[in-house]
Amino acid sequence: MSASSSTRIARVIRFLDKKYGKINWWHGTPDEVMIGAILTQQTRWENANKALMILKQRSLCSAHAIGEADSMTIESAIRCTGFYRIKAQRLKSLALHVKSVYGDTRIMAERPTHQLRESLLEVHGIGAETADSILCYGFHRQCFVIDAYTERICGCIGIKEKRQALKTLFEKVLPGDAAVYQDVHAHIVEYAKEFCAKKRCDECTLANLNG
DNA sequence: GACCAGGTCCTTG
DNA sequence: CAAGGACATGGT
Repeated sequence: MSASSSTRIARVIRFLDKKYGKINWWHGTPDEVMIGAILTQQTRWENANKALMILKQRSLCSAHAIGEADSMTIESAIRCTGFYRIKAQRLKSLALHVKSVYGDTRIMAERPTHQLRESLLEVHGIGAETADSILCYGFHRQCFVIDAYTERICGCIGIKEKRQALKTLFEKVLPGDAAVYQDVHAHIVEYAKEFCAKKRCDECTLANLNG
């Protein structure tokens, strides 16, 4: 007799919280998080972060600066993240969107979560995961991020649903606190990188968690 | 050299 | 709707 999906997820969350505790995983201004979220698509965070540093050094780490810079300049700064041409375009699209819809990034913070999410999804190159990362880590909203690792971890405990369904499940289980959303997702990624790397979960023991 | 990395978009069947 | 390919550098 196995427990419900919600119960199993709650157990994993508690287990990981005990294991890792509170961690300061991804912080930054909304501009930095938006840019970083695009740079880290299908890319290790270390490389995305390296590009983020270069952008900062060159005063290009803001939606406004990206909007002003030419594409070649952006491409050369973010080359180490891979997919640099398409990512430069995505950053440009984001900058244009911020400018034309909001005028300034600060105005975005005044919008309700759902509206902001729909708006971000209009940007060519921002999909569900990138939008949710921006909302969760950049704007501190109660918006849970489902990425490849989360999907993998859920598979380990026998929950094989689509990403939207997983997101709904987690948001039902989690309390109303954005900081908790951030920590839980961070815990999952850290655990998965350690025990479910290379698309394998050989050392993952999450399936055996009991009450 | 092979394989993978905190996705997204486009095209096919 | 599912599956496959493109995008590209860097680490193991």
